[in-house]
Amino acid sequence: MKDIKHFLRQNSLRPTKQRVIIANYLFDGVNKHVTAESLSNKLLKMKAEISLATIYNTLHDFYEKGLLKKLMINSERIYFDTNTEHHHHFYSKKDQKLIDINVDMKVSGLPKPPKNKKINKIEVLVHLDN
Amino acid sequence: MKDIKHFLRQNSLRPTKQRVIIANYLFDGVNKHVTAESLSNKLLKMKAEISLATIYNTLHDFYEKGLLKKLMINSERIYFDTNTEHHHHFYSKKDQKLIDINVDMKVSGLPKPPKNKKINKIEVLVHLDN
DNA sequence: TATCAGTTTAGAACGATTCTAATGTGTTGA
DNA sequence: TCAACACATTAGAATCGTTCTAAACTGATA
Repeated sequence: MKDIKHFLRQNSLRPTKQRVIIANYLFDGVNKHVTAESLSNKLLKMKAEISLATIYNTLHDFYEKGLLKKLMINSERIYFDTNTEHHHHFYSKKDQKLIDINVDMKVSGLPKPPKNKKINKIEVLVHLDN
Repeated sequence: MKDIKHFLRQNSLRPTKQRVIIANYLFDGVNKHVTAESLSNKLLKMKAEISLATIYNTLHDFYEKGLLKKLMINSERIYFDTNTEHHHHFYSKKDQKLIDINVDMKVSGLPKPPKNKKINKIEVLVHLDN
């Protein structure tokens, strides 16, 4: 992710100071799972004070452009994933932590979807014990 | 589910008027997915006015006793499932509707869990298109 | 049937998220 | 280059699902 400004423009996003900082962090080549809160904390540590409203706006803007995936893991907060490829997750409830599963998995024995419905995607969540 | 009072007592739950009404509805033999709100609406239609706080309390009490399962489907609300067996779901975002998958499915190609972690259970969520 | 622990309730509080409306800033084109 | 404007950012208010509080109520028990 070399030229972040160019990258944002390519995605019809005006490269504002805040978006550049956030994009630089999110798309540094290491996949991440963030919440608005965790991102805000990380940015504060990086001495970048960006309002929560902007963080929410930016995460949603990036999501709208397909740069982030939304994860529905628990009902307490929204997780965003910088890995937008189809993949699965380990989830440790105790640690409140998600780990990508990047290998191909197959689900067999799937029943037919209900009438007039098509399968969009299959999500596997592997719950960890400890 | 014949004698609800007895059933509640068996689960160390005092059979109050409200719990009896809610249990009668939830455990009528037809598996259901409810949220606090949907349950409240349903009860109002049945002319049973039970406060939201009690509905939340009761769902959690039933959950604590293992009579309900919590589902992590989306981050907007908590779904409770009267089917406490291990099973999977179809989910239609458009209809905000869940459908049980009661057949056995196999997931192959699963990687090893991270160090010191054990797999607890595998949950498959099949997203529907329309 | 009096007692009391457990339950219900209205309404306040909470926490994550969204909205509002005032201020600020990239971009454009003259 | 810079004026003008559409788009962004912001603090703080509002919202929404859920939980808490504390007062009133009610099953169970002795």
